[in-house]
Amino acid sequence: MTERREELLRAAVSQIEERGVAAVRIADVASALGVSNALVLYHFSTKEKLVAEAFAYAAEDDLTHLRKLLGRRTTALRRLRAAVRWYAPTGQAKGWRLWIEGWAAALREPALREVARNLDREWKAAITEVVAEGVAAGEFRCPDPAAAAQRLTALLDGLAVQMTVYEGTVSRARTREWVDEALAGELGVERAELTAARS
Amino acid sequence: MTERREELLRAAVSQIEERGVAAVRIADVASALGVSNALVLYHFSTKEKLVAEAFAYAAEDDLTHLRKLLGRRTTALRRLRAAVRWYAPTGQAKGWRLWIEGWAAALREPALREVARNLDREWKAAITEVVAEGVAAGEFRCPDPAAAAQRLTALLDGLAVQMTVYEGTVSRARTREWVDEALAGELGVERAELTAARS
DNA sequence: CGTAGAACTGAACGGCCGGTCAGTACAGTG
DNA sequence: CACTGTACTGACCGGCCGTTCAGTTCTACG
Repeated sequence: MTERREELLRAAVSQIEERGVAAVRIADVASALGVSNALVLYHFSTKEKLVAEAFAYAAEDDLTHLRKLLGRRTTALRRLRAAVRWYAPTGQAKGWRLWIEGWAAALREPALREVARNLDREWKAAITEVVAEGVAAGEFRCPDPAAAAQRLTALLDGLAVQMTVYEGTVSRARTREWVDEALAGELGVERAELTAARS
Repeated sequence: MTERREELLRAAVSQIEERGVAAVRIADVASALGVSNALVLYHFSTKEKLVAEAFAYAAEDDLTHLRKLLGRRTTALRRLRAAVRWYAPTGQAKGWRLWIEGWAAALREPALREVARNLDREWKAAITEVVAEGVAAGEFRCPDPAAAAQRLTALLDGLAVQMTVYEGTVSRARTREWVDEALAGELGVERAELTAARS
């Protein structure tokens, strides 16, 4: 991946976040970098491809971040807590807007669907693995790590929608409580053990 | 609401489902009914308004259906099970596509955000009420009906995304199990009580 | 120096689509 | 019958935006 391409993809992602998938124009991406429209089409032959690659780029970013969190050298419990709290829409909702729009776009464009599906699969696989590690290490128990990962993901996605779309309906603190409770529930530990765990 | 308007709104909803919010053209709605483009603009002065009203119309439909389910004369447990199973993305995902697109569109258009927010609020209020009824009747217990409704809704929304966008990743049967478990968990009953309950 | 190819641009093209407008048909009213 | 308001249409316009293309600049290489 050349320097220019990455620069263009970053600009595309930020423009999509700002204006929405439906509304981004090639001119927005171009002028954000002070280059000509034609240059964008020179690197990505069509707008569709630009958008698809931008989402893939953002997904790669998210996965890298997740793997960094899950790769730390601590207990599985702490790593899971860190991951889930990062993914939880407790922080800034910036990233979530992108994925909510991504879901909608994925309903129509197969290329985007593949990107979203892949991100989802990788995310769940990573979580599942760490849960399994924790179980193997005797930290907690979980009869079906993969199922637990799916349920947690679903809850987090749903909470993200509520926090992002219906902004202000649920408090961040409340959301965090629920996420912690759900994680504790899935792992069969007390919530106190979670909140006490220092990262 | 006149006859023509409703007809146009129904056509708009089905065209949005078919082509997506971003891609619907006024011409699609018009030709679906065999009328002129100009007629659509005659009734709804602008495309934006047409789309917003179409979503509001669909939301009203969903709420009417929900209230019918929750208004039946049975135990609260049975009514809740019926509502949650209907809302769950177990059936045809047709309606869900609309709301996933609605969330994305709501991120940009305030009018749509209001529609989505309203649907969400009404849905949760209705569920909360029936949970409270069940508690009052001693059918089950639930320390915080409103919170339970929010958690359930979040899980359902999240599962809907997975079922709809990543079609085929999770089986319908599995989803139903999880939804039943979550409901049972919130109400402090055994899942067997739920599945046994004949509607 | 000469040439090739990559990176990049300005200008223009062309299709699409929301919106406008000047009308027509028709029903109701007095 | 004349008049008015409503529902509706066909034709057209104008802007927007993705895409194309014929160049220009710059770098690398022999």
